[in-house]
Amino acid sequence: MGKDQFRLSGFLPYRLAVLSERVSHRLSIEYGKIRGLSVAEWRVLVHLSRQGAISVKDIHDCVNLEKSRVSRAVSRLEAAGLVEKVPGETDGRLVEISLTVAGETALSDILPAARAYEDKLCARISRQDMDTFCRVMEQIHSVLDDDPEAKRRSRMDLQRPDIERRSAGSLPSGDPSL
Amino acid sequence: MGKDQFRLSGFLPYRLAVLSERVSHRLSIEYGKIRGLSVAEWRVLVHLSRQGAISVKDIHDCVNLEKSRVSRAVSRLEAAGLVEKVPGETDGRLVEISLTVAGETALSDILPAARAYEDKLCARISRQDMDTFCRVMEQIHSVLDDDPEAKRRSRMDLQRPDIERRSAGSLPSGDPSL
DNA sequence: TGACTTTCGTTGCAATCGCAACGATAAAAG
DNA sequence: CTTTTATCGTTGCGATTGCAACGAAAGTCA
Repeated sequence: MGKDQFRLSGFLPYRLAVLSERVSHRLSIEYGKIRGLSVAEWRVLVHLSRQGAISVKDIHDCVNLEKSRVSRAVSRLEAAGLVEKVPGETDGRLVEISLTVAGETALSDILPAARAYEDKLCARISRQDMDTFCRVMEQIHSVLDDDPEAKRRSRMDLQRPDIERRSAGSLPSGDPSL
Repeated sequence: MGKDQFRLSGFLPYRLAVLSERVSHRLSIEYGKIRGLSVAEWRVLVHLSRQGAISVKDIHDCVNLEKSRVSRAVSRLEAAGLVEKVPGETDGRLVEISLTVAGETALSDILPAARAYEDKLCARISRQDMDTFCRVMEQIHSVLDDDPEAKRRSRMDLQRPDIERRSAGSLPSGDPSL
C-alpha cells in the first residue's frame, strides 16, 4: 500500500530539471537586461567569441542545440546586427558566421554579468564540494553516453572541463573505489 | 585578448541545463514507451498518487509547473481517461482532480521504469558523493531563494528530501539537526 | 445586501521548439 | 562524366510553452 509513496521531490531527474530551469530562467533575466537575448542566442554568441567564423553545424555540434534552433537563433542575431552571415566560400553549403563589432560589444556587456551570477551561485560552495559535484555530473553523463537511446552530447562538452584540477578521470573502464 | 576566453562547457548554468535536458529527454522516452506521456503529465500523475483529490493550484504549487501547463496537462490526462475532474464541491472555483483506475494502472506501469532508470543513473555514484551532490544543489537553490528576481520554488521541494538520512543540514540560515 | 478585491482555472495569442522534409551543394561511386 | 549518396542550412508543420487577460466564484468590508 502506502509503502510505495513515490516522492517527486526526491527523484533525481526532477530535481535536476527544477534546479536547471530555475537557474536558466534567472539567468535569462540577466541576458534580457542587456539585450533581449534568449538562451540559444546567448550560447551562439559565446561560442562565436571563441571561434572566428564558423558554420551552423559547428555550433550545433558544440553547444547542444538543435540544428534548426541554431539556424533560427543565428537569423535573429543577424537581424539584431550582432552577427554576420556569409554564404560560405570554398564550400557552397556552409555558412560562415561571425561576430560583428556590435556583437562583441553586446557580449562584453553580458559576459561579466553571467560570470558574476555564476560566482554568486557558487559563492558558498567549497572547492572540494564543487569538484565532487562536477564529478557526479560527469558520472551521470557517462551512463547516458553508454545508452544508445540517449541523445549524444556535444563534442566540446566531452573535453576536460579543466575547471577541476586533478580528479576528472574515473571512467566506466572499471576504477571503482566505491 | 585571448585573456577572456569564456568557456561555455565550464559554465555551471550551461552544464546543468545540458545534463538536465539529456536526462529528461531520455526519461521521456521511458514514459512514452508505456503511454504517450509528457513530462508535465508524468509530474501530475505522480503527484496525484500521493494526494487524493486535489486542485490545479495545488499541483501548480507542488510540482513546479505553470498554472496553464498544469491545466492543459490535466485536460490531456482526462481525455486519455487517466484522470477525473470534478467541478469542485464546497468551493465552486476549485476543481477536484483524482486518478482513475486506468490512471493508477498507468502509473504502476511507469513508476518501476522511472525508478529503475534513476538507479541506473546513480549506480556508480557513492552514497557520500550523492549526499554532497544534493547538498550542493540545495546551496544553489538557497541562493535563488534569496534572490527576489528568481522564480519561487514549490512548497514540496522545500521540505527535507529526507532521502539522505543524516547530512543534509549546513544551511546558511543555521538551523541544523535536520 | 451591494460594491470591491482576491483567487481559481481556462483560454487567446504570439513565440518557440523539435522533427521531418526539402532544395542545394559537394563527395563518392561507376 | 554521370549517377548516386551524403552533408548542410532552411523551412513547414504541429505541438507546446509562458504570459496576460478573462470570466466565474469566493471572500471582504461597510
